[in-house]
Amino acid sequence: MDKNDLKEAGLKITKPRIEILKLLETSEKQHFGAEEIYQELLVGGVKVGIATVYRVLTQFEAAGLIIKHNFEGDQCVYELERGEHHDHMVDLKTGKIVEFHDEIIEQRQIEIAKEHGFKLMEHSLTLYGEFKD
Amino acid sequence: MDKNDLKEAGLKITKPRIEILKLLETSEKQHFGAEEIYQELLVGGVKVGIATVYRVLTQFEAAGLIIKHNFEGDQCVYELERGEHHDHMVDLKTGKIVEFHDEIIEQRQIEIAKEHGFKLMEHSLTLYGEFKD
DNA sequence: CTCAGTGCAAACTATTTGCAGATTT
DNA sequence: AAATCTGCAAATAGTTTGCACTGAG
Repeated sequence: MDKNDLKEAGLKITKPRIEILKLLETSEKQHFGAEEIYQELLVGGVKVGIATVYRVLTQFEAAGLIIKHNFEGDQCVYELERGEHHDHMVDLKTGKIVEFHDEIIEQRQIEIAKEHGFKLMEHSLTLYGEFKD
Repeated sequence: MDKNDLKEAGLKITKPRIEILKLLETSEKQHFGAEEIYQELLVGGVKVGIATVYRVLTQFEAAGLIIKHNFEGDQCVYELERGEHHDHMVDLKTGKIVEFHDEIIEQRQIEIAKEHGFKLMEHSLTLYGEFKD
């Protein structure tokens, strides 16, 4: 339930926050850039400033509600945190993003970190290429 | 041999290019940001403009001489292309970067791409955490 | 001599911040 | 009413570009 997430994060329930969360939760699309979210809201008749979008996304990330990705290119992409960790395949031509998860890779990462005396906190694995659709 | 690399890339042999290539080849450090390279050159008495550094790095990347990384944070990092593919572990506190390579992970990536009908062109795997040194 | 390369400053893009007014609790 | 939040415009940071001049081949 949207509003609870906000409350738990210590954030007041405001229109921009509700709308952004709703967009992320209900859209078939899973990954959005800040500008993209801004445009979607405007098209949906919700008037917000781009600055607010950035601020809200930053707060959501801090609250653990969403995850921020730094794929190739210059802009960041956000997606709802659904609790299931996964990695990404990015189509360099179409921008299409598909998620995947592989236990073997996950385990190897943990082992590698251990071998190097490295305290693994997070990781990012992204495959770039093209879907043969 | 530096100058051959430049010639093969169709780039004229100029001071900025030679110096940047030399810095990347001879430093113990393997990863540099653009600004960092700029500073190193200035300190070394080589006067160049930051714009030239960016231009040269872009050309080097296009020529396959160097690789550009987009780790967390806002600036890109460059390293010499030594032909040996590897991934990275980044210390979130110190910024220290260590390279590693794991055949098991490499193979899994190829299999996963195949399963998804994805033509894998490149990939990026980075572990974030802290070294227990 | 010719064309690629360079430095400088201005332009850009994505993102952030200051501030006065608006909204939530 | 108090504190948080928002929109706007101005400010940043990293990177790119236009242009006249310099230097490599």
